[in-house]
Amino acid sequence: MRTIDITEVRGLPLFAGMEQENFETLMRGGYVQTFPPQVELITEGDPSDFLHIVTEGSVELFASWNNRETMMATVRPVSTFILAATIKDAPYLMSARTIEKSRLVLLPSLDVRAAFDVDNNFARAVVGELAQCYRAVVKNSKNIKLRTSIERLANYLIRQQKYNGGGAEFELRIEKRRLASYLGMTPENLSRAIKALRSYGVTINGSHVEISDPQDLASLAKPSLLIDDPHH
Amino acid sequence: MRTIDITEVRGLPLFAGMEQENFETLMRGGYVQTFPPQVELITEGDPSDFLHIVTEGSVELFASWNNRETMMATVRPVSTFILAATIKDAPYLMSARTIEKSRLVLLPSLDVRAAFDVDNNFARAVVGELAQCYRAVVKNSKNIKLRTSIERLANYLIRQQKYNGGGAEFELRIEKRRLASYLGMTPENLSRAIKALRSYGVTINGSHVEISDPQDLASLAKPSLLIDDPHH
DNA sequence: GTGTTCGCTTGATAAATGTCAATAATTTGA
DNA sequence: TCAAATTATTGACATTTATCAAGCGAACAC
Repeated sequence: MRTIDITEVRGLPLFAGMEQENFETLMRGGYVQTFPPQVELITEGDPSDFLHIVTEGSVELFASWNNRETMMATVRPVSTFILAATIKDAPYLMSARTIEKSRLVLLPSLDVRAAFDVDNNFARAVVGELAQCYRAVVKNSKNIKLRTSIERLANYLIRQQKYNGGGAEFELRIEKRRLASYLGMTPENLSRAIKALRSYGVTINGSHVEISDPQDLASLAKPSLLIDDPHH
Repeated sequence: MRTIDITEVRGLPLFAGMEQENFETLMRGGYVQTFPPQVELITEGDPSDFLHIVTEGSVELFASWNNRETMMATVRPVSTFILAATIKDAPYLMSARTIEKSRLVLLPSLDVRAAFDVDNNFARAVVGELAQCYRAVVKNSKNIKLRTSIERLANYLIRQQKYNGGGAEFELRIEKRRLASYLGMTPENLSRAIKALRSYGVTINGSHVEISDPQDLASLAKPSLLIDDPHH
């Protein structure tokens, strides 16, 4: 394992408080791997053999049922995913695939659970991480149940604008068909929603977004800390 | 606090492994209260002052936005709710109200966090509980994003049937308007969905449900462990 | 470069779901 | 027990969202 990985991983809140010895033990059992785009890393229903950490690239989490598929989340560096399955030793609830060429650290679930058992700081960090994830999914659920697709798109754009520094222009960092799936609609419907937002001062050209009248957009979107703020 | 409460609470997986002394300290700070129906116990956005435990009755968790409201979950005895907010010392993401006359144990969040800091078994139990909650919300999200309203209803009935022992007849233990909100539809739409299920051998009369052909219903519902099994 | 593929957009149409209004059934409370 | 309030159902209709089909355009492979 290259040094840079350990540094990056060590910096994650999840691992920052671990005893050095436990951290090293945990890392010794893990390995780094680079995957091309569109590789299915894990499949829902499979036993959770590894805790995954994305250090480069991006990964999408998605779920399937009855020949339908929906995107649940995008994971960007540096973060872990499927921690809950690893800790509970339960099957994955979501599948994961690389969106682009990506580098991952894989830590055997057994080792993670062992570290969890011996290292109290790690156990506490896991709590923080799980609570965070839980709240993120609850927000997501509220977003989907309480808002129409146009409102979801409007709020997504406002969130992205903030994430990108708040300027009037920024780039969508996601394919539109994935965005549509994430927002719980079809690509066709997203196209139409984008057109509908023109009257609120939003111009989207390819992946380039321009928000000319944030107030106007916000009057439609009505963003809420309890849905849209990832840290709240 | 009456003894029965302590016994019930002590039996919860969350508290079962605690040091007796820590458990007693935690309980000393808490108190028991009985509420009439329709009392709003907590309001989303408020700071999380107490960890709540339902020991009798039932409580619904719901969320609001822009004058709309949706039911997120029903909490029945004996279980806790809003653990994540308590642990993270973050504002509630959901509101809670009693559905019927209910008895609750309220534990000050400060005390819970203190117990979490000193009792490693408790900290580990919190992990288990949070992971469970996280997975429950993920399943819920999949249910809503991947299924139509009729499919959600069909699967709900199958889950309830199993929960009630698997017999052909059982009672809905929830008002239909609440069920509609939980399933992400209007009461009118639920009424029509119920009628639509007649052709799959489902008869619902008031709160009485009869499933005459489980196979037929299952062929529509296509239940999945990864969405419908609470323990998977 | 050029052909092909894939993603995006648009229009037409269909299906799902929501809204409104009226009525029926049920529960609640005096 | 009865009146009032709430909940459930139904019909007519509107809106939202999905589906299908076609065409466009950028990215990619050879």
